[in-house]
Amino acid sequence: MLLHVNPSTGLPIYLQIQAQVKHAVAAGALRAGDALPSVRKLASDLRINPNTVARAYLELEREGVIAAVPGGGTFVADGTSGLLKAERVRRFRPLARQVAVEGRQLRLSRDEIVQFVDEELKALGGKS
Amino acid sequence: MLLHVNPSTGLPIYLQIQAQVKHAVAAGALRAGDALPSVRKLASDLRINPNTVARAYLELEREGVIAAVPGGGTFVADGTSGLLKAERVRRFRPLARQVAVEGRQLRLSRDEIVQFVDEELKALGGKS
DNA sequence: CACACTGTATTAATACACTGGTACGGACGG
DNA sequence: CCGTCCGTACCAGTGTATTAATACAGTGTG
Repeated sequence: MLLHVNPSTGLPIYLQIQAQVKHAVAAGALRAGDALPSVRKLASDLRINPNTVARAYLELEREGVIAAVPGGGTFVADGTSGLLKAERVRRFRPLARQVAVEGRQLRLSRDEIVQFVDEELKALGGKS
Repeated sequence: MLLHVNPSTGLPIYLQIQAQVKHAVAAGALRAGDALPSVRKLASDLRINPNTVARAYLELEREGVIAAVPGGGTFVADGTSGLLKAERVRRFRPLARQVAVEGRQLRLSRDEIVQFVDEELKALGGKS
């Protein structure tokens, strides 16, 4: 569980943490039940305030990616519970549309766009 | 050129305008050389400040989507000039990665994710 | 030149995002 | 129990995003 943060990137720190945790989970580097570094530990490692880490964890919990137990620790959630597939698809569509529009704006062909997305999917770990 | 804006959506107005123009261009509803509504006209139609429209146009111009001529008007740019393909691909990758990660987080299969993106691309107008 | 239109620059009011300091309540091993 | 770890809540400060009011500058027409 190696995280790094760049405060001068413009992107808020808590979003950087969020993105990296999400990526690690999606890639299988973190699996259901795995413990995340504690709020204080990670904050100390990154030289930032515990609240900033807590905020990142809070939003990840809202999205169902992780589960925090007060006094216990924070763990990767198992995706079993949660939303109906229809709802998940509904949440995904705007993002899919954005990729389509941006890709076309960059004058990429339909095939290229699809291919790039598929490459990133493969990079996450091919199956499922 | 029909635009609508919802001030209470949380998403900044200038971003809503940006997204809709981008979508219209990507979908071919607006073509290279077409005139956009003037800053004041659109602002008046939407009951917002001209500066807000100007800001949306400004960023669209930075991205090369449109071209503004002071005193003249604002027009859809022809994508001919501009960035090298390598650069365009470089800009696209982070977005492709984000779709991949989010899609997986929503427990969609690789095929489903690719398919949803392709559907949005088709909805924009199939060729190229 | 006057005029009516264009986009642009400057400045300001306001709200909210972001981060941090600090204190609180629960879990767990001595 | 007590100390130490956990996540959490509250509050303040700083900066920046968002929108707007206003004035400026270029273009084209009669």
